[in-house]
Amino acid sequence: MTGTGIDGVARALGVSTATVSRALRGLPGVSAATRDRVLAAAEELGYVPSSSAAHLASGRTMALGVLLPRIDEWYFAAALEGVDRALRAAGYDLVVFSLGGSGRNRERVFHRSMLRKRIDGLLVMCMELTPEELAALQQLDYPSLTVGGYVEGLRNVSIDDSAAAGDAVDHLVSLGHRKIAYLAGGDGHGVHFSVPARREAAFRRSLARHGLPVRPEWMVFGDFRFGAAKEAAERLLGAPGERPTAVFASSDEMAFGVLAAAQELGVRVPEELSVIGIDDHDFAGPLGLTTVRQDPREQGSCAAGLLLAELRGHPAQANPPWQPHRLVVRRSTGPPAGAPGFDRPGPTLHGEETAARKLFVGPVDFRSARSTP
Amino acid sequence: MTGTGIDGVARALGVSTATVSRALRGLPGVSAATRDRVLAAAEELGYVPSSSAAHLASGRTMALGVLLPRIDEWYFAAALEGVDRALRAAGYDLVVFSLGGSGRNRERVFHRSMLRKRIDGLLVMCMELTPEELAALQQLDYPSLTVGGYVEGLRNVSIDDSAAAGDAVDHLVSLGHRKIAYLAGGDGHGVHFSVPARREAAFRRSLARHGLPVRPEWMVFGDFRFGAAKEAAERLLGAPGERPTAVFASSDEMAFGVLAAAQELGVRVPEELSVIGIDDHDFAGPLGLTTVRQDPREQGSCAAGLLLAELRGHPAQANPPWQPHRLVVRRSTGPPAGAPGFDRPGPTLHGEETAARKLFVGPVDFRSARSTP
DNA sequence: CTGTTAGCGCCTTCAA
DNA sequence: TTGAAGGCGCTAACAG
Repeated sequence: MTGTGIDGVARALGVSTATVSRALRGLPGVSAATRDRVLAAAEELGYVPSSSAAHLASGRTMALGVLLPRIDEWYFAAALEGVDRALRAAGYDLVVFSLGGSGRNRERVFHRSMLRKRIDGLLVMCMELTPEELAALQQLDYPSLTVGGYVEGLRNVSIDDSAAAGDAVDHLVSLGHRKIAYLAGGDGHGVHFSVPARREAAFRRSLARHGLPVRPEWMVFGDFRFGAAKEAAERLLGAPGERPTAVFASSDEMAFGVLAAAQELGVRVPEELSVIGIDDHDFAGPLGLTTVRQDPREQGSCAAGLLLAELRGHPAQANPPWQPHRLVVRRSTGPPAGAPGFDRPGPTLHGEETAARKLFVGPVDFRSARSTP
Repeated sequence: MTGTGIDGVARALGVSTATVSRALRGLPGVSAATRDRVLAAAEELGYVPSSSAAHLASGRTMALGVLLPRIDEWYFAAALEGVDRALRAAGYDLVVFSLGGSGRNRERVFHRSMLRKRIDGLLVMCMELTPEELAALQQLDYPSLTVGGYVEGLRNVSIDDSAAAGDAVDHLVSLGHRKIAYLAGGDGHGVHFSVPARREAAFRRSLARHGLPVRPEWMVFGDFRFGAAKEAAERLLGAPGERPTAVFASSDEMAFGVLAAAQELGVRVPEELSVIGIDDHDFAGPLGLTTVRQDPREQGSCAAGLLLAELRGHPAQANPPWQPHRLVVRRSTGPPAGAPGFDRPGPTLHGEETAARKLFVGPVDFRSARSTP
């Protein structure tokens, strides 16, 4: 019942602490009978091993760390959950180092917390590191990996952001769009992401590939957030002069902002404006948003799995292949006004025509959404 | 540069490890000169103290744990960020124990991870505990606290859910509504929340207080999720027979689902249907959703602060007072069709009348939203 | 199969 | 103001 040390258990049974330790960890070299007695006694006495003592003696903390810009954002929270899933399964604990959405704590986190040898490995999430930080990290020399970002010198688990952005543009172009605006995400709080830059570059390349010009007035900034995106989209769509027929938002949350802005301004989706995002956020299916799907949970889980494998002594893999992404076509995209049915397969919508006028476009069972390879 | 122990630093300076330890932790009894030399040498040698060794010797881990149903949900992620903010400021680390949204890992988390003496205190977030779990927790006897939930025997940091739900109902009733539906959140994954029950009970009490009947067919379930809420609302609003004039969703995310469903069905908000939520989710302002605001970040931060204070030896406070909540009136609520302007102060909407027809009701600067005490 | 013996790296009395 | 020494609880060699 009361808290004991390993020696308490040993003494209660008249065996040595080594035997107790072995039995409890399932190591060979203990008779079945002894093992059972030990297990029973440990349970009985409410024995709880101390991770610190174990660490000191064995060199393993049985914990992994995750360094991220902040916790409360869709991608981060989901990826973190994915990491934890893998850790749970392996009996590891999760230590979280968040910068809290600002660059101010950055040095403290790096110099104080992370370096305190509490973890066996580190996952760096969606951040760029300064050379000093990278050096500090490598000096600690626990195995490390990037999730959803790119750090020179670290292996990386993420989707191919360039390809994903390219797929989105291709989809719009294949529908007949030639006037495409871009809603950029970014770094509102002094943390450096590498993702937004990749996606924007890919957008520019894709337009060029299709022989389309990049119009500076159609490159707007939404900071990966709903509110900011909505405001940016209102300015974009409300501006005098020509209006784009499609908006590519580099995250679903921002795409929702575009949908809201379009609604606000009476711009019909998808007739007058097609909208596409990236992520496949929980709201995307019910809202009928066309998007490029990625699975942050899976990515986190995968990254943690790789790290765990190395900790178990498996040789470090080379940079793992890209995580999968795929276009999920729903109802927020369609041919532009001038090109009815252009390149759009399948039957015309009948009763759903009305629904298609709406912002939240049509009742869609997103599990049945089609994907395009 | 290379990793050293405390004795490395001591030897390099020709002092004892005790002196180094004291200097590094800013304890009294070290001359300023010595302290400076120690700090410089430690920096120079890249000395990093081992949290495990420190724990073993001092009994303090300098880490706090958070136990929660899952990470990737609005409230949890935000509260976690709040906890981490407080911990960062105090130099503590954060260990996260997530159940991953299912009850299956529950025992493992309780018996394996949490009990490994990695933390100095525990925050239990939005969960009910079984008697055995509570016993296990109390046996470990680190100080613990509940955030956003209620556990018999633990102190609790949260809003007064009953009052919050009551305020929402009062708001609707004061606008003239008498046909009010309730969209319940709940427990879709085997984790027990206590919050949904409190809110629903308060809803029922509030209706009774106003002399209004509770209509079973207007009590629907949305599981705290957008998709589920939207579907439930579609059934509710699309059903033959009388329709409610207002829906109280027990979370903003579900309220968004109601807005989407109303949109889908051509039900105008707020003319034909008022919608109110709880939370003040990031999307609520831009969407014009009336809601009862709470601040999970602040709650997490506050809870962590209380725990830290106790760890510093301050006497344990009694159960802390409720965290604040407040009604934030935006555009998704208005008088019901039959009661134009009833009890609604302020000028009639002019040019915004059109906008008010929309799902996303009107351009609202949510920073200027009024609150009602 | 089991026990004995050293530490792991630090903190904390106690003595100087 | 500083140093010496013991021990936190466990694991990992090495004996038996």
